[in-house]
Formats: sequence, structure tokens, C-alpha cells
Amino acid sequence: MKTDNSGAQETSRTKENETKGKILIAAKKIFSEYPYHTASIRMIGHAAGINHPLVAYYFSSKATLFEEVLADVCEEYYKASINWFDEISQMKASSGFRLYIERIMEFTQKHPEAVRILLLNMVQSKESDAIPCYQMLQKLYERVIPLFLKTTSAKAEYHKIEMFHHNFNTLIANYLGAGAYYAGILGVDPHGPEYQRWVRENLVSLFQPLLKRLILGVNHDPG
Amino acid sequence: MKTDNSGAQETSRTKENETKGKILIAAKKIFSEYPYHTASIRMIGHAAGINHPLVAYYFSSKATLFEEVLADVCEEYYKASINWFDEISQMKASSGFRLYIERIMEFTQKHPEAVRILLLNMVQSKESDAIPCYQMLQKLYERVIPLFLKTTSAKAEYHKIEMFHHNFNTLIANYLGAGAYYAGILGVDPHGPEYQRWVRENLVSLFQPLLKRLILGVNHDPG
DNA sequence: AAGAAATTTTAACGTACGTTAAAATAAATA
DNA sequence: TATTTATTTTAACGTACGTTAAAATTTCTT
Repeated sequence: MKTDNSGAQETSRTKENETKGKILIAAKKIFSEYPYHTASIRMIGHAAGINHPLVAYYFSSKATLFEEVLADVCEEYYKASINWFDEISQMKASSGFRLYIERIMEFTQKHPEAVRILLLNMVQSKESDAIPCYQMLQKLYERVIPLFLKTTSAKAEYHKIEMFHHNFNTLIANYLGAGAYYAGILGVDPHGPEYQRWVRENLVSLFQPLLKRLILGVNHDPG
Repeated sequence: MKTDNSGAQETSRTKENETKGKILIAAKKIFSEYPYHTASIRMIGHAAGINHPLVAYYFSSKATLFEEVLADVCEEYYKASINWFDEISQMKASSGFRLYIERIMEFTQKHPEAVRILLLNMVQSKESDAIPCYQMLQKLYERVIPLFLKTTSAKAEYHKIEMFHHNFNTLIANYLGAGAYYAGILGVDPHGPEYQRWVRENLVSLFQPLLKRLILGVNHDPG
């Protein structure tokens, strides 16, 4: 049995946690490579180096495993976000924004799972066969808005800030999560510095001016 | 046999074309609801009201059928684009852009297939199990850039115009193709006028100022 | 109307899926 | 050490997949 985790023996839980951990790591990898309905327990078992029915011993179903992975990567992303905003809180808007983009790009290169899982499962087919925990995907970026508000003390109406946020996160998610698509069009290597530079320059030049106006609360474009 | 289509009898091809047409319509629907590897010949057969092996009688493989559907929707989109640019060619930039967005939104509401197929298959898992005709997806929007250049006589460097184009098309594809995701976050109906208004207002306010500068060839933000 | 050709149906192939059950092994307890 | 418990392996279930082959049916040609 794997219930009853209350205190006492520590060594006894080692084996279980080891295997469960291996499964979670493998599942994170597979679910960030294939959409939920294409990713399979067998792939995950193979990636974890175990027999696939062992997955069922630790997770009651595929949906449960997916939920746990999703909660993991969302939390990981949220905690990183807190750090980024903390780091730029004393900087001026323009340089702070540049650094924020730098951080989010570094992070996504190291931990592409959140953004990939989002892109792979965002487009729903039918309500009936929706992926588990769809709301968690919807909250992935949404939770960051309060951090933005607190750090920047932006004066613009919430409506405008929300738009900015969706635009920025949608673009960065696509450019970093579907790099092969865009880099292919641009004719560069999706993992090379050229593409990274393109994404950075693009996002900065598009959003930097807008961000300034959001923070000041200026309504219209001055051009 | 279904080869030998050379002239002469017209009536003899009726039945074949009818069924083939039904399959193409059904395939377009299914491929725009499910990613390539999740969509199935059986689903398509069911949607077309025929036995699924009959699909194999008209299309040599699932990949071939997908390619034909993809070529169809891409051509449909490209032809529509020509009309939009034609319509706005004599207008001033700001009102022309508004109308362009209006047209692209109308079109996508009526023909969501291109944008949905793009979003559903854009994120590649492995080169090994890539979806067929991935390049066609990559060319979907790219082909429109020359139309933009010709119509607007934009003065900015190609690099900047290309960025604008990817940003605009990525956002509109996501907002229109994954409406359930964003409308869910915003708390509105993805098919209602509220959401449509949000997308329109958002895109216009983000890209309108930038477009003006692209056409004039001004390099930096005046804010 | 008879025969040939095109179209549709039925049946089946090998493979993969998520999940369950039971057997086999490893670890902990007494 | 004996035995109970936890973990892992093996085998199997029912279902769905793309594709092929062979029958059955419809349509066209003569």
C-alpha cells in the first residue's frame, strides 16, 4: 500500500518516491512533446525506464498524472515570475522590461514544459473530450497579472493591462513554444542565438512603447 | 477505376465527385477539430456518412487526404486575402487596417478551418513524426506579405514588416482559433459579439500605430 | 438484357491504447 | 528467519487505429 505517509520511517518511502519522481519527470517531458490525447502511458513508462502498468500503481489514471504534472509546471512558472518581478521592481520600466524578457526567455529555454503544454492543449476540440484541468492552463498566465500590477503600479485601466498581458504572453508562448515553426519560416535554427535575438528584438520593439504608456496611464498613441 | 479523367463524359464522374466532395468536406471539419494524429479516418467517414474504408478508395492515405484539405484551405485563405487587399487598396492606412481586421474576422468566423488546422498542428513534437506538409502551414501567412507590400507600399525595412506580420497573424490566429481559451479567461462567450469586439479593439489599438510607422518608414516610437 | 467497370460494403490484418488482475520479486516487520 | 507488506513484472481485457482484400452492389457500355 502507498497510503499512510504519517511521519516515522523515512527510508521506507525512498523507493516509492524515487519511482514516482521518475514517472513525473518522464511525464513532464512527454506531455510537453505531445498533446494530451496523443501522449501515452506507454511512452511515459518507456521514458521513465519502467513497465507501463507501474504508472497505474502510482497514479490512478492518465488524467490524474497529467493534472499533477500541470500543477507542477504552473507552480514552477509562477514562482519564477515572482523572482523576475522582484528583480526588476527597482528598475525603470524600459530596462526592467528588457530584463524581464531576458529572464522569461532563459527560463523557457531551461523549462519549456509549461509553455509547450499550453500550446499543445490550448485549442479545444469539443467540450466533451476536453483535456483535464483546462482551467489550470487558462490560469497559467492570468495569475501573473497581480504581480505586474503590484510591481509597476501601472495607472492604465485594468482592461488595457489585461490586453497587453494576453498579447505579450500569447506571442512569447508561440515564439518560444513553437520555435521550430517560426524559425523555419525565418530560415534560422530555433535553438540558435539568431532566433533568440529575433524574438527579443521583436518583443521589445512591439511592447516597450506600449508598456511605458500603460504605466503612465496615457490613453492614446502619440504618433 | 478512378483514373482516366480525360474529357468526354461528364455524367459518369458525378457519383465519384459527390462522394469525394463529401469526404473532403468532412475531412476539413475533422482536421480543424483534432490534431492530425488524433483525427481519424473513421471519424471522417462517419462525418461524411460513409463507411470508413471508402475513404481509402478515394485517397491513397491519411496523409494524402490531409494534404489535399490543407492545400484547399490555404488557397481559399490566399484568395480571400487578395480580395481584402484589393478592397482596401485605395483607403487610408488607419481605416483600411480596421476594414482588413473586419474582413479577416468575418472570414474566420465563416471558414475557421485554416486557422484551426494551423494552431492544432503548429507545435511539432519530433521531426520523425511530423505532420504531412508542415511547410504548407508555414507558408500559410507568409504568402500574404507580398500582397501587403504591394498594397501599402510600406517604406520600412523588410525585417520590420516581417515581424509585424508574424505578430499580427500569430495573435489573430490564436484569438480566433482558440477563442474558447481566451473568451473563457475573459468570462465571455467565444462566439458572442462581446468577444469579437474585444479582439477587434485589442488588435487595432496594438497594431494601428505601428502600421502607420511601417508605411511611413519611421524607425522609432515617438512616445 | 448481358457483360464490364466503378463504387460501396463487409470483414479482417497487425498495432497501439488505458486499465485491470494476478503472479513474482523486493523490502520491512515480528 | 518467517511472514507480512510494498513494489514490480507479466499477461490480458476491450477498444480504436490505418490499411488491405474480397465480396456485394450499383452504374455504365455494348
